[in-house]
Amino acid sequence: MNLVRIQKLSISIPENLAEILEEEIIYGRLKSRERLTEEMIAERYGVSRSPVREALRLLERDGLVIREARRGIWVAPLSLKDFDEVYTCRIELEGLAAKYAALSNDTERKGEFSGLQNELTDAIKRNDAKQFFLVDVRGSLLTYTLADNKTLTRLLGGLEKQALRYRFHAYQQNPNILQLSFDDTARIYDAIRDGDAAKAQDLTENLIREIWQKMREGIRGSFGAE
Amino acid sequence: MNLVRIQKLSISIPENLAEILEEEIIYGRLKSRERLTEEMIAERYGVSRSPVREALRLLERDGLVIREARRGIWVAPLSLKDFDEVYTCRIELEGLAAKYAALSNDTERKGEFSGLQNELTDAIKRNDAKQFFLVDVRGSLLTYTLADNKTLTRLLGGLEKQALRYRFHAYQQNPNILQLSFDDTARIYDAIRDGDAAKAQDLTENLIREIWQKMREGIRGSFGAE
DNA sequence: GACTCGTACATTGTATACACTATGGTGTCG
DNA sequence: CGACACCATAGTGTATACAATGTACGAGTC
Repeated sequence: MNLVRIQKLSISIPENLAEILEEEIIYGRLKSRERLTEEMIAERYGVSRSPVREALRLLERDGLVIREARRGIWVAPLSLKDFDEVYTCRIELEGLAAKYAALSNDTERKGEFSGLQNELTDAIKRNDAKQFFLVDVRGSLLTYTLADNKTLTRLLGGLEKQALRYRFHAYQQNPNILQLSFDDTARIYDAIRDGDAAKAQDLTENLIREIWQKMREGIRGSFGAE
Repeated sequence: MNLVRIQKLSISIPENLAEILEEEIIYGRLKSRERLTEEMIAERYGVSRSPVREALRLLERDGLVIREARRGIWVAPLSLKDFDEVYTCRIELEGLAAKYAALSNDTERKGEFSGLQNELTDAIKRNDAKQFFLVDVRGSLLTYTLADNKTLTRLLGGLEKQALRYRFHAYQQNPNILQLSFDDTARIYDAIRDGDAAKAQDLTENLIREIWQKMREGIRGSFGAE
């Protein structure tokens, strides 16, 4: 977890550092409201403050950290209200993505959903939550690619990560969420592959709304007061 | 347009610099696809490259500039496809904002729409496009405030600016667009004030869709091939 | 004459040093 | 004992210097 690793992943340190920190935040190793200092991060990953600052700007863009001018930076707090906000927006945008993905003619790439479904099944069997989420994210990326809408992809990118934090938390409380999410995801993939845009959109919106409600009580219990 | 002006506006140079550059891009003083070099901007505004880099990250977040690692930065190109993308997303998100704004109980702030409508009327009379857009943006901000959804506001913030570029361009081609936009805007404000959420949402979505189609031919003529 | 290789330059990427601001503790005075 | 002022310190904000990289141009070769 040092400079060498970062540089090997790709050319740009800020982007890679941001990815690493994203993971730390999503999977709870960096906790909600935890204070982050630039120097601490810089030292920890063996880089200077310059790329760290840029990485933090990227995290700020995606709502994963909160910055107060000249005061500091904190991991963005999780709250019931924020959860509702994220899911309110996600419903519409994921619906759009599914709709336009279904309209795509790229049957070859649509075929990739089959492999993803198998991987999801596998992850479920092994009860490997992180692997499940990773494959699920790849499914989302495939959907966005098919939708062929950079703007939509950009917006959803800034929602997915925050949503994943809640999903991972909910999973830790109640692993059954994974199973529910799995069934839904499989059905959405099918709809997109079938090319029925209206159905894909409707299904996606309803299924995300359903998960939202199912997760909500657990989230309220954990973060309702915050 | 130097350091002093920037510092007086507020404490943070990157944010202010980003705002200034945003305006330059929206109103076409910095043209589509124009190359931007950090040093040029730094020199022009009398600051060093550090805050310039951060400002450019902010612009990148909102889709106003495109960055290619180690190659450089360009003003994001306008194109028919991008225009469609922005408006596809805007319809849904602005609809959501209108819906939740209508649901707000803050009658006092809702009253502010009246003043804005007067200012819009005034701007139309004087044929002052820039003033119109500025007031219109304030109306959007008021809507977002009422909607009380930080996530939605964050997403819409990254759409509005790009949308404004197209709107300003369309206005320059055909000033009547302003009149159309005015009628629509006034009706939306009324709906929000009335508190009819479903109507506000529906109206907003349909009216934005209508403007979208009305603008589309002009945009195609200008950027269709790009 | 066209194509490839190499070198110089322009520009981004990163590190480091310095400046400024916010915060917490301590001391003094009312 | 409490409140206010002052100072020390930590951490962000900005400037500058240096490193790395991509591009353009020209020389050399086939």
